[in-house]
Amino acid sequence: MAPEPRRRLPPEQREKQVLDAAVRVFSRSGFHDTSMDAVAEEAGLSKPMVYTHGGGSKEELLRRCIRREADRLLSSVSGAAAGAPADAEVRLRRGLHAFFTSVTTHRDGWSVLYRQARTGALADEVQAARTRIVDRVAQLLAAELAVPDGVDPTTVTAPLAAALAGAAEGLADWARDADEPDPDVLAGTLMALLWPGLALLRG
Amino acid sequence: MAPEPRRRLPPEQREKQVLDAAVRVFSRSGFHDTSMDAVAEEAGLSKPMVYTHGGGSKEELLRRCIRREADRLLSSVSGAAAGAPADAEVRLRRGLHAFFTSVTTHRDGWSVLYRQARTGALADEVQAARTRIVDRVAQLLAAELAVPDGVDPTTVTAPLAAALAGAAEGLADWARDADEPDPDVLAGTLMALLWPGLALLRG
Amino acid sequence: MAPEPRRRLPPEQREKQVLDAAVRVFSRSGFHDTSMDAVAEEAGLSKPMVYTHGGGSKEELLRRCIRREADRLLSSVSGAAAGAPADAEVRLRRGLHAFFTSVTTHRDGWSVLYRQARTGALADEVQAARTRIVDRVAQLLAAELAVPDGVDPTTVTAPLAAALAGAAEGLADWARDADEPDPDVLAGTLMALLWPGLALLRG
Amino acid sequence: MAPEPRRRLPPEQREKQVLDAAVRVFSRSGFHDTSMDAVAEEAGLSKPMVYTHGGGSKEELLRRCIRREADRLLSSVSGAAAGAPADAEVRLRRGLHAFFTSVTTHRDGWSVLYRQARTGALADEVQAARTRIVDRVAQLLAAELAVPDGVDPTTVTAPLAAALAGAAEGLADWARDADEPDPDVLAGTLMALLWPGLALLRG
DNA sequence: GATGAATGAGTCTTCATTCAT
DNA sequence: TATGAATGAAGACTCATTCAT
Repeated sequence: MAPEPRRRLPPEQREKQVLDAAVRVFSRSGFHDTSMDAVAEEAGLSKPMVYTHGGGSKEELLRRCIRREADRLLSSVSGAAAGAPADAEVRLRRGLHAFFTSVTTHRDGWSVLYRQARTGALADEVQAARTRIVDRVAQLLAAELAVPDGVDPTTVTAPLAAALAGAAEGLADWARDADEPDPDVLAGTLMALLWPGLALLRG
Repeated sequence: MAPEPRRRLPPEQREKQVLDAAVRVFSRSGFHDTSMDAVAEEAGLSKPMVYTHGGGSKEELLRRCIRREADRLLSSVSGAAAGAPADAEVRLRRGLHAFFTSVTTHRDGWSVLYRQARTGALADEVQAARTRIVDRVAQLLAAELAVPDGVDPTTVTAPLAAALAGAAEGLADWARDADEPDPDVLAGTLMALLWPGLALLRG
Repeated sequence: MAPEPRRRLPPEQREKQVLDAAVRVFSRSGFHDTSMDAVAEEAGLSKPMVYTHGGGSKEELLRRCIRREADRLLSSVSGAAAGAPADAEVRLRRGLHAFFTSVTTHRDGWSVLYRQARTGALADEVQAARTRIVDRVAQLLAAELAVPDGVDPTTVTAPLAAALAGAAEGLADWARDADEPDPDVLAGTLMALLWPGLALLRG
Repeated sequence: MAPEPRRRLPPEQREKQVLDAAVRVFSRSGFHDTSMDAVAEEAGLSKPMVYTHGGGSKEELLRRCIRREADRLLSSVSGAAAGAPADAEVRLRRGLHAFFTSVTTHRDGWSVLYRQARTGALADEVQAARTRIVDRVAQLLAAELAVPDGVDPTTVTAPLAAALAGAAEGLADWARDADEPDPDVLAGTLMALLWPGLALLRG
């Protein structure tokens, strides 16, 4: 009798449908102010569907959102940095460019990663996602910086990477509220600020 | 265990008692995962006391916490930067030193300011607090940077300030999780990264 | 004990189930001394059901109770008065008879209408319900009374209707506490008291 | 040091001060929507004073208000009816006149008596107050009506008294909302409606 | 597989009431 | 005596989660 209003979809597409909706709503209202009803409505699905394809709980749903968006951002940055061989400056600039591009393009994903509370139950997941990115930056730096023999490069690069990533985040956040979505300009600004210092640190 | 269960206190002390407890609990669990019961228990008071001296609502309570911690941090940084006259490099270093000192000393205040969700009703307040700090940094930069005539210095300094503040936040966050609470080291690291670039930008 | 704890019912039945329970509890304890928990328990439902089917708030729930009971009473009286054509005395007697029948049969509904506080947020609703009934009586009177030309009949009938309705309420209230539920007797008493005066006023 | 701002008052005056304020506030907002703070503020006293001189609890405070206002109303009506000797009609008219005068003059007292919820804890007190008045009316009627020997006059007069009192209440309520505070008019209206019937019932 | 309907558990907030001064 | 300050207890309302269809 029912004209079969919504076709059955393969689970992967359903999961994407759910996660896409969840990212939109979470980025808009944050974890606690988002109700599962709102996610279901945004996805055009019923709530049990959201539970089935979203991990079974609201917390797990956000967890998956965070992981997916972190993956997206990380692979985008990594890909760019590791693209055609080039000198250090160019690679760093390319990485930043990719970062700002990604952040500007997927504003919702950015919000889910960087404007969520880093307290309580999901603090670890958010921290983990940010750490993965900072670690990746630290790796890139480690390859470039001159580190005296016998010193764990991490000791030197880790704080620098944290600062660099923070600078990028701060600038990205500023760009979101101001009206400067041009990745070229943003990457240029950050390079002008950071590269001289980094170049000196390379020895 | 408490020997004097009901002792009348001047309102200022009560408010401090309530805000101190609230900052501790909010920093631990975030806004939504914190119950007013938990705040009351942490303060060793009854819930009505928390309402009376905490602004009358949970939201207003967090608002006041944010303002107080932002004031504390801001005045600490401002005071240091504006201390004895000195050249630009020294002043920036002193400002950063004060920042890392404050952040390291008041870890809970830092969490309340920088690990809260920037979504929902209190996004404004958090953003405002952070903006006040970034703006202060921007002012300091504007006094130092060479800006071509006819150009609003803010246009140049605002993104730099955001990046600088972000770098400091990133480094502070790293310091919190790593075990490096020495403000000298942290300020030194950040200066080494940023000052060369800034010096060049001064022209 | 209940053999079918979760049975899906059509919304209309659920609403009736909720309103019936609410009328019982409100009539027993009044608005403020009634908790939504008590309504839920009386209905054999969970509290969210009461909210879903009861209008979303305690106030709206009582509002709906009042409206429903007023409708019931009003239609019962109107129907009787407007039944088969008859002279004025018979029609008034029939209206009173219907009133006392309804009031005696639905004691809870009567309490909700006539023993609620007429103060605060719901005063309007209670007054409105009573006014609808008094106005209906006034209409009946206006059709019978001789009113000098050029005089708004309401001026004459309104106070009489108020007095008449008040007399009926007072008698109904007495009948509720005494043990006289016979509508014939009650209507007869009231007719004996009022009709001679009304007949004279008809001119 | 304190200039002794409020003189110590004899307890009776304090009680009057408290009850006066309470009647005003209760009549305005009803029992449940009135806070003891509001009563204290209206009385210009501190809350413990209200408790000391108001009976020790909110419920007892309203109880006393009800009793006092009922006394006032009852003695006013009784006094008038029992004044100079006169025939039945005149005495009833005088009683009604006194009733409407009292009700018009002390609107707050009227509200406390007649617009409070007659449900829950204070139902008995309100009912008792109204019953005292109705009983007084019944007594007056019993002296006038012809009751067959061997019949308890109450059987006959009680319902009539209830109806009569109800009519008066209904008219008083109408007069409060309409703009007719003239006791002469109100008593006249009610006499025109009721006296013919009563006269017939006298046999 | 998909959903409308139902609920258990938990939170904010308010007030009548009472000490300690 | 008179009070500012403090609290215990209770109630409205919401939402993540899961059956029964």
